[in-house]
Amino acid sequence: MKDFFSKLEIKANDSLFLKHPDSSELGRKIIVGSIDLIHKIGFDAFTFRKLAVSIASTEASIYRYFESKYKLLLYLTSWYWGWMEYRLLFFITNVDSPVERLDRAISLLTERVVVNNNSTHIDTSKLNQIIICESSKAYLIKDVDIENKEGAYSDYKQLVGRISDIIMEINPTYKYPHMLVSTVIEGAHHQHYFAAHLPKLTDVIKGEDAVTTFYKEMVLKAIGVKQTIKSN
Amino acid sequence: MKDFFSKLEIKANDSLFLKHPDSSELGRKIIVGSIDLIHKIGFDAFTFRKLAVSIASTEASIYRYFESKYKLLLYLTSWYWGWMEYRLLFFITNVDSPVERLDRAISLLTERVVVNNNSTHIDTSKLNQIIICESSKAYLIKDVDIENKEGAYSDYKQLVGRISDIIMEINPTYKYPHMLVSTVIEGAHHQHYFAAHLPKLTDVIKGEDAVTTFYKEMVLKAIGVKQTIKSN
DNA sequence: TCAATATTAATAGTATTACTATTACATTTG
DNA sequence: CAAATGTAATAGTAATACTATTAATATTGA
Repeated sequence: MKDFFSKLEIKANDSLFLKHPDSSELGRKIIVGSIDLIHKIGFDAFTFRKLAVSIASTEASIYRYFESKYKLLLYLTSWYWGWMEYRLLFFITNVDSPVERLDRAISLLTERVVVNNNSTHIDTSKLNQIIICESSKAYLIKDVDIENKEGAYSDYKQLVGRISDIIMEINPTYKYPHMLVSTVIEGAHHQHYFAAHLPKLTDVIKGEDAVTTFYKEMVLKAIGVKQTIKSN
Repeated sequence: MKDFFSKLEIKANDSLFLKHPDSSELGRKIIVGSIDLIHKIGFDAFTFRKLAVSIASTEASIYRYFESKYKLLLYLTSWYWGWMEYRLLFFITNVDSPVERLDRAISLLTERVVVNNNSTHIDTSKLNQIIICESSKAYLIKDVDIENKEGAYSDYKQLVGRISDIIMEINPTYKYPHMLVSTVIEGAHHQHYFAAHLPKLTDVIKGEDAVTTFYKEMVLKAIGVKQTIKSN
């Protein structure tokens, strides 16, 4: 597994950066530092000036790598979905049952990332928290159509497509696989956020990962899989 | 029905404004003008300066009514959810069957607002489009907890609670009514947005309001209601 | 080997934005 | 009618996103 992950090179779309952040020490510091800082103060308060101070560089140097702070966020989300797809492939490889594969996929999409993957320089647990709170700001922008045309969301779309395929394998007559998958992904983000800040909008059940349980049950019923109580 | 709506006074929480926008002509112009402008250029590009120009007033005058553009957005969303609750009450009054009440509630939450309600000065169709694209920016902020304490989201929480009650009436053993309702509301916004900008993340089916159909089916299956094909 | 070239980063800005301090005019009230 | 209050305008400030230009460093090729 160490070898598996150490070999992985997650590549984000070229249109998201001016200079590849993996090509220099400064580039890597921008990524690591921005994840730390966005996690700490939130994307709205995050500025390139603050980032420059925190990594002991300058604003202008950062602009050599990213056109704007929005492009940097797009890069981080794109990297995240690429990383998620690698994890998915790893977890469903050699699993024959499509229902079991779907179950594992939903776990991956809805559970919080807690253990950090140390084979890259990126703190995936912090990145997961950023994705939960900020990722919608990467597409709820006026330039969505332009960014989309340039492929900024292709990793996300590919992941949704891949899981939709598993659903179609289970029930080829189901009409809304993409809706169901994007509902689960975005919904899980919301529910985690609500649990932390607006608990009246969700159902926190202690001793249970309610978000994962809820979405697994919801998906299986939606596509018409008879459920048996699973012991774990 | 005209009388019903003409009597309605939707009140948003006092903490959201400095001076009540219904108390003066300028206040009403701020609301109408901001809906027009946010609808036109998006909330991120929207500024009080641009608004002032568009309603032939001044930036400072607008600051007499709202502390910031974020508070104004909070006011608009709060008003929207208050208005939604009035509509809900109207549509489910005297409907005995809780399943039918839930069905109507989901229609209200997931369908686009097309016909404009002319009894108020507010363009509810434009406001609906703003809610779809921008409403998450009203709670995905660093001051969520403070705003929440001051009651900024109480209208939203009340609506979610009310629909959860209908679900509990249908199936008192269902464990996740609030999750289900907030998943539907936020999900429907996303799906409408995806259909317009990122169609690979959804399933657009022509000749069908796929979003409403999808969520109705999903909810009924989730709470365990046997469905019969409905003709309309 | 050493000038030409390309890469990388820093300085010092500008334009725009969100927001405010102060003043002036208008309306209401005792 | 004068004090109090309500309403709005002028003219700002501080902070932000972003850029033009220059300087330092590394790489290359004859």
